[in-house]
Amino acid sequence: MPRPDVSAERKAQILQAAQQVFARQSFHDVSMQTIAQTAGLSVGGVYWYFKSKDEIIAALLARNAEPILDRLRQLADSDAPTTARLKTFFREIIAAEDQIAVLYSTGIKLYAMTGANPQLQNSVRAIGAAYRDGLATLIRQGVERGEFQPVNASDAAMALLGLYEGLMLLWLADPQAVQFENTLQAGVMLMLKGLMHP
Amino acid sequence: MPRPDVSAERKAQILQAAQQVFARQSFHDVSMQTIAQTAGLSVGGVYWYFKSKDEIIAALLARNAEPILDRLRQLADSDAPTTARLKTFFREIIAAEDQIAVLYSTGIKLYAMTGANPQLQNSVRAIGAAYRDGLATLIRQGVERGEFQPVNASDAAMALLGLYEGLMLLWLADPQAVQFENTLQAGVMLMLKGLMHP
Amino acid sequence: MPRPDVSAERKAQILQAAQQVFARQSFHDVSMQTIAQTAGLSVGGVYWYFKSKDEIIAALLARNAEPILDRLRQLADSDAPTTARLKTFFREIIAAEDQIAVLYSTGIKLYAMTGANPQLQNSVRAIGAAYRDGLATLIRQGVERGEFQPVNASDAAMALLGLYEGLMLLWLADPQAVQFENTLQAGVMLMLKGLMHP
Amino acid sequence: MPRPDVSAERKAQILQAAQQVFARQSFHDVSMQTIAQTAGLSVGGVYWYFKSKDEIIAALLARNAEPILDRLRQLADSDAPTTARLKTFFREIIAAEDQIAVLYSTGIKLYAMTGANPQLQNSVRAIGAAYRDGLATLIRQGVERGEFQPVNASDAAMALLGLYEGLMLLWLADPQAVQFENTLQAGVMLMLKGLMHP
DNA sequence: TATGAATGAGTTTTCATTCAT
DNA sequence: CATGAATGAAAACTCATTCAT
Repeated sequence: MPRPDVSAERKAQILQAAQQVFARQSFHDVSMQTIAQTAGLSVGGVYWYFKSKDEIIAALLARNAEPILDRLRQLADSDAPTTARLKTFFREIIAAEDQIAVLYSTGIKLYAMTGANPQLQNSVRAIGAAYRDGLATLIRQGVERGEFQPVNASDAAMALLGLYEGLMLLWLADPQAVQFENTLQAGVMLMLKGLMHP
Repeated sequence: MPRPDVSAERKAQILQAAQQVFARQSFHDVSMQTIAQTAGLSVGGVYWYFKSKDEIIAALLARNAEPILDRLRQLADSDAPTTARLKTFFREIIAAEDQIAVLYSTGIKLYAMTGANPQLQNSVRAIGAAYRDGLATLIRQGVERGEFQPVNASDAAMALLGLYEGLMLLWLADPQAVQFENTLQAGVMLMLKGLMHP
Repeated sequence: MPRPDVSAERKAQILQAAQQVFARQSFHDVSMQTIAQTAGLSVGGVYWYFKSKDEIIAALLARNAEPILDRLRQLADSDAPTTARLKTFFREIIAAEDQIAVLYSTGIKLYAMTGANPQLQNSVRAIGAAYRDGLATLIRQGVERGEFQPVNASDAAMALLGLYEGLMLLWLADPQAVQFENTLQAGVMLMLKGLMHP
Repeated sequence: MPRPDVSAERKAQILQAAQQVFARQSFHDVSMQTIAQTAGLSVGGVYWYFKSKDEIIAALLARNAEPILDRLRQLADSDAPTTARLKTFFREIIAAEDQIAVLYSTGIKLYAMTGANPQLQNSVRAIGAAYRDGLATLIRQGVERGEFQPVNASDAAMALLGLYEGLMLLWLADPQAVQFENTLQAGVMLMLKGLMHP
């Protein structure tokens, strides 16, 4: 009689723990020891499910990007005005700030630290490209539907993405100085105004 | 007869070396050994001028911010149209991309890694605030001079700063996917359009 | 109804697998994991049949020595000239080189690694003694039958054994530099000439 | 004022310690910790002089081979009868048994364990080749001077070397069962008899 | 019988930092 | 001022072994 497969559960448990500790410390400052303890496992136990620290990080990255990419795909199928859809998207991100902040804390650290591991670099790049493409699709629709000026959708998408990432970065660096919601909303509004026909 | 003070020279020499190596590797992957060798000194020699690795990092950060902040202050004293001044500012940054990229490669890694060291955190925050204030001053002037809509200057400045930082981040993560110049210019143009009276 | 006893079969299966992997890697570099997988079992399964890694090694050692010792005993019962018998013995070993090489690859590593485990040490010693005694019996017969000079049979046997082990060692260390067949044959011939009456 | 260079001294000190502990335990059973403590240094101190455990082993190997190779070269320049020279060589080795045993304990383990590290493998092979060439030179001289039968010098040298290595191996595996001096002498005598004209 | 998840001690190696000279 | 030897505390990762199922 096969025991129930604990593998998925354990992996989730470990990623959950990793998320939690990576949120507060830099990658090099988090030891496998810590991750294991936080997950309620032994070091060897963690290695049973992930072959290396980097593999944990990569899994984390993928896990965090998933729901956001899903939402972008959903919005691409909507007929609502593009400005509204983009506003919605960023409003939702802002609303989920509490949940997302932690994710992005890790995510952004990753963007900035990919240097050494090429495999990780590829993951990061793939996810970055997916974000950009998702946004670009919306903007392209906006242009096609006559809502936006005929801009380069890819550049505009990258700019929006950059704005978001940059503000998240600044906010993480100094949470008290940056009011994430207001500023992101303000920045997105500026860009959308710039995109629309005068 | 006192020997000429080599202190300043040595410090610069060390920071120069640190810059060079930090540009290509994460902070934890760069050893004091490496910095010392690159600077043409011994490990102990480096410690004569900087009490710790973190102190080197902080000094680096300050050094890199200086010329940019100077330029912002200069521009604040100009009577030229604000749109032009901001365009100039970012055009200059883009033009100096080659020189600045390395600086920012380090700078951004710092933003993302401040976690543990409070002193370092303060440096990073102070510099971030200075950038924002510099940009906010220009925007406020733009509003006062009637060039811009009556936006919250601080938010807009932060958005511009975020755009810049975020694009730099994305570009560092994937230089081939991001055309820094085009995208930054496009993003800044969008925001400026959004700022101006229709 | 008792299931057929798979024990012997499983043990053979495990030893076979161990042989295979030990042939190419040092003992410390082979994990029980690897042995188990090669044998098509789980780790726990291997432990069902062998109490420890060392026990596997000891069993391997014994298994490899058996056929050679058998052949020596057979030859001791033969009336053929001793020179011929010894030549035959080594010729057979050389002929079976392909099959034996792997066995001895493991065997010799064992000789060199007995250090820590006394039980293992005893196995190794017992087998070494059996080889030497087998050869000594032949040589003693040669002396008694007047074929050889009145040498110390035990010393001569040990020398022959040493020659064999040493060449195997050298050959394993550098297969391209050592022509095992030629050299062993040449060496044995030299010794036999030295043994015989002028 | 430069301090006296302790580097050579320290390296010798470390190799000395390594020798001592490798003599009694297999390579994997000796930790850098142990080597360091035996040498009276910290772990980091050992790493200051040797980049890895393998590097220590390689250095050890070279150091141990040196004097023996020197002696072989010396003997090649002598006009004494070759039988005498070879007897002398092995007699000296036997006489220095106490000093050499430890060296060879390490040496032989190396022969048997080269598997993983190619660099180490090359060292081992080079030294093996040097031994064989040294002996072959002597034997070739013996043939040329008419003392020996026209044998293949390289094969005979390898056989002598194999005899020596093999006996050392057997002796290390079971010091009580093998009388190294007697047996090596007996074996060498047999081979020399076989080499000489009847 | 057999599985494979889990353990945790142990290994090599790195590195910021100190300090005698 | 400057050197570079030395320290020692970590870190990532491995692996023989156990045991509930």
